[in-house]
Amino acid sequence: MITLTLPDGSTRTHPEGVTGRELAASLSAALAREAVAIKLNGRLMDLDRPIREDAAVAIITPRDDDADALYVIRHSCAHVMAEAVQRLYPGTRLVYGPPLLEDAKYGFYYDVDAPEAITVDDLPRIAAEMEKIIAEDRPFGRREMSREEALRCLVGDPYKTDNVTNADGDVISFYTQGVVGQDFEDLCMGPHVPSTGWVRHFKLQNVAGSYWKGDENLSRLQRLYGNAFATAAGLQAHDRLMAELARRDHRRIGRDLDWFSFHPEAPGHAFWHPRGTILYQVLSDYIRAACRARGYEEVRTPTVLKRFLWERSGHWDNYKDKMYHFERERESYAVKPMNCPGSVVIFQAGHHSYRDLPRRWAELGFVHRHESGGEVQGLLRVRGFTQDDAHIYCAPDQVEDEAVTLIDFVFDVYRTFGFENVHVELSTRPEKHMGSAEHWDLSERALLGALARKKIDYKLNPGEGAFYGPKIDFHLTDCLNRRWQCGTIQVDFNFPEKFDLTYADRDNQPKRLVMLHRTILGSFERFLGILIEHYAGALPVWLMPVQVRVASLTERQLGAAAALAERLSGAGVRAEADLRNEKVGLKVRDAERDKIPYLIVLGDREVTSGMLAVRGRGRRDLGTMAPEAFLEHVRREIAEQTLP
RNA sequence: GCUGCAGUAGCUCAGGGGUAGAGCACAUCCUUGGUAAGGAUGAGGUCGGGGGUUCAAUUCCCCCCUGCAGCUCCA
Repeated sequence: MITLTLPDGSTRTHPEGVTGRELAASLSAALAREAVAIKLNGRLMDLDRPIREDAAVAIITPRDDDADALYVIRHSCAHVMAEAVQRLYPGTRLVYGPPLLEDAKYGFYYDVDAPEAITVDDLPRIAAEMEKIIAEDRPFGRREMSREEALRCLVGDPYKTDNVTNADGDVISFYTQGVVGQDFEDLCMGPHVPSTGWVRHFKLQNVAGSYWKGDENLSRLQRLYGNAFATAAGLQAHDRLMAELARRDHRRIGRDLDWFSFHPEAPGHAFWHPRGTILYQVLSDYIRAACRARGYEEVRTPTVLKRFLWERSGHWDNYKDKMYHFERERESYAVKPMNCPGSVVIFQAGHHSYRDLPRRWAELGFVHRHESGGEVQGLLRVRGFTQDDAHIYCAPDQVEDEAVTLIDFVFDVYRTFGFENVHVELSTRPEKHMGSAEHWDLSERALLGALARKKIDYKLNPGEGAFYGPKIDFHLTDCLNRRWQCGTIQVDFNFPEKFDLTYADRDNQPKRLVMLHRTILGSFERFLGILIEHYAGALPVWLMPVQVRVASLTERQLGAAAALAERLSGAGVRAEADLRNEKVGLKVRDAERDKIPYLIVLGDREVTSGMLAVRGRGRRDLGTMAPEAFLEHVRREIAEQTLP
């Protein structure tokens, strides 16, 4: 007899060899009906596999909030899709088909080597074939053999042979959908749902290219993406999420609201339209003021600098293929991909006393990086962008305090924009690093100390630091729970060494200083892209390019509407007038489309009474108010950076 | 950079070997209106660029550019 411990802590005694299915049946008929797999001591297993020893057991049922259930269902769905593909495209070799749990969009994929091209137009056919397989409701069966046997079975299949060679353990398993030797079978460690009928709520989503083992020198494969859920509601929720992603796409919003555009004349660069430029401007005003309030000075360094600087900084060796560079009158130049070398040139040009440290030099520098073609994506990955960069020159014993201050700064900024949920990662000394162990210890201790003092939970990435020093990265979480890396604090003693940066200490001896590189927003472009998606274009009032629109009701109010817009503009509110010869319904609709925070409709009534009829973004009728009261309200929202 | 797919009016898209169409947007006129689309008329396109096949190419083929989805990268 063996003792099985259930998730609620209770125990059951069963004969050795009892299966998950039998265990479920002993608990309740409903559970037996519902069960798709079990988790045995933390490992997912098929329902039919015998349990041979005392263990903690959980019965997995189809629930969309259970990652284990989704894992099994999606994995099984990938197998069903594989069978459908092989039926429709005979000769297709299967390569690798894992479930995905982290991805917002896709739930699984299967890389296949098919004799012909499969396009998205073929997905409905494949899905229809899958429906047949699901209707046949054939059982998933597990077959185990030794590695040698498995290799014999897979002769002629380079992909699966490779998978077997790399597989852990000595037992290799195959899963059949139906009868062994007759129906579809795939090498797989499992587990799977009891039968193909358990895969119901799925969707095939996309086809894309991929490579065997991600290596472009190896075979080109086709990757078929799909998703599957435990319930119809789960699938529906996913459809809604997909629609939401499309609705929030910053590229579409940027075009619709006339904020920015992209053109072949400068691929990978945003062209900021007048309204979008206001966003850029407001953001720089904000970050400048925030830096000034925290003891920063601002510097500006050249865009084009001579090559020898980049050679000295190490960028020429490590970053050359992403740099724009050229010759001019037999001199070599490069366009800056980073601001640090320029900052260092300024620092080097003077003598520095310990009394002056730390020096915090911010630079809103525009940098160019030639990201390769396939990597460029809207504002989120561009080739030219403004960094809210800063370099802090400090004594080694000041690093921790500076890091503490910076952490506060970062959280403050994110909170201002409505991002409360920030994920922090600390990356430490990589295998290939430079600088002394002493330096590394000091820097890592400083960052760790700062995180501890701020009581911040973080993820540790051992060995993931930059070669010149450890770093803290800040990822903010948007309304769809997506994480975006924005801020970073990097300790650097490489630059101070290379450029011989020193300060005169109390004893009048030159001492080596430490440099911190930091960004908070990261890049203006990227940060604005994230903001736009987070708010679906309906940004907080203080950021909106147009904050108030005044709509005339009839021709009689043309003058009054224009005058009101003027008055608001004069009072520091970004306002415009909608004087078109159109009905209010249309003007309201357009104001909503343009995400205008406040729409004021001026009719005879308002002109006569001197009051304003105010409508807030999103069906909010704010009633009538006096112009002074409205102005006061909007100006307070702007000043206080109120969130919607 | 690699793979696949795409590029037709400002936007979203239809079409198809015989030099082009819709809706929205835009302009003008009618309407003078009360909180998510009033009506009419009109203007707008070397069908991404270059080459090839053809009597004829926007349509078929090749190359390039750009975009999208992935892969890979992400000091």
